[in-house]
Amino acid sequence: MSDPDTITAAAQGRLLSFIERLERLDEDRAALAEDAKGVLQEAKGEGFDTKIIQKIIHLRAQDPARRMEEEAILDLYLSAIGGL
Amino acid sequence: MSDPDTITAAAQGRLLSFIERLERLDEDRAALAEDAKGVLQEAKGEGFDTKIIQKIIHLRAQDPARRMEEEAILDLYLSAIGGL
Amino acid sequence: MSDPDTITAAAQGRLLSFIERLERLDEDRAALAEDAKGVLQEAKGEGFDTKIIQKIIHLRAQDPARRMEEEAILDLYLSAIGGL
Amino acid sequence: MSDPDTITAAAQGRLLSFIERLERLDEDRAALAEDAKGVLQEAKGEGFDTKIIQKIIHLRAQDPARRMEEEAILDLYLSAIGGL
DNA sequence: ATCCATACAATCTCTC
DNA sequence: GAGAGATTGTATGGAT
Repeated sequence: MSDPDTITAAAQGRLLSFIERLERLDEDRAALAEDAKGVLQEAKGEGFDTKIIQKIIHLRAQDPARRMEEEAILDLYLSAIGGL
Repeated sequence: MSDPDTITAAAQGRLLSFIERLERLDEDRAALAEDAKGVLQEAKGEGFDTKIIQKIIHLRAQDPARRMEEEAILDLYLSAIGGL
Repeated sequence: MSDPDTITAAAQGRLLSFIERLERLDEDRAALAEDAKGVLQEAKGEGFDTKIIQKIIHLRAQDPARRMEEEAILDLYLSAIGGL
Repeated sequence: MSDPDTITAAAQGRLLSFIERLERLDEDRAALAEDAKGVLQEAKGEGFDTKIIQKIIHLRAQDPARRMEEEAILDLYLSAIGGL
């Protein structure tokens, strides 16, 4: 594609290939999203607070060292302004 | 979990199970996102405009009937205000 | 606009009016966003961690009672799974 | 704040000042968002499709030259893969 | 290093 | 009242 105004026959096939590969990945992603939604529904059905569950997952995904450092700065700032 | 203030031993296991299932799904999702990024990079390396590719995928994902209807309304409104 | 396929002369004026009012509001919003960015830059220039500042603002915006309740549930869940 | 672990009395005042300025900007932003919502509601009440109105505003906000260029590439790609 | 753009998460509204 | 869809804010990665 040296010339942005034209597409060779070969490039046509490539383009379509890229699009279809991306679409397949999107389908897989949608399936995973469905699964996750199902798990959350199940948890909710057993009385759990899904918002909190997601927050825990988020916390666990963070780097512990970084998390503690940010906590420290937050506390420092909060004390500087006299609490929330 | 009839009492929101306490969690039975059984519920503890359920909670951890939900969290771990969700985390596994997140990992899979991240892997798919990586794959998609790789495909986009490859397409970009061959001179394609990735933004346009994603727009095409988005257009293809839409319901054709709905798409045409929205197009019609958009054209109607645009003509009403004398074009863009 | 009883018929979605046609727009009366009166409606044309209304439509353009709505669009222009919205655009003006968008301009104002953009200006405010610029201002906020400037304040953050200034804070950053004085050595503050802007991410934490924004977190504090977010915390202050929340309802205290609700915040504490969510904290309690979070702690309950965390203890149930043995900490982070 | 040469030392990230301490905050001087002067810095305390600066920090609070930054936070309050940001909070005021947020209030203004919220007010504008309310106004915009009201305009949209009014438009909807007169039978207009608010989603399309927002799309028009988005289109008008774009650089015309850039818009046409992207349109051209999109058409080129679409013809390359034989339409949508 | 800053700025932009994408992607993710959360909130909120509208519909059923 | 629950679920879906849309919008906004946030975070991360890429480009300049």
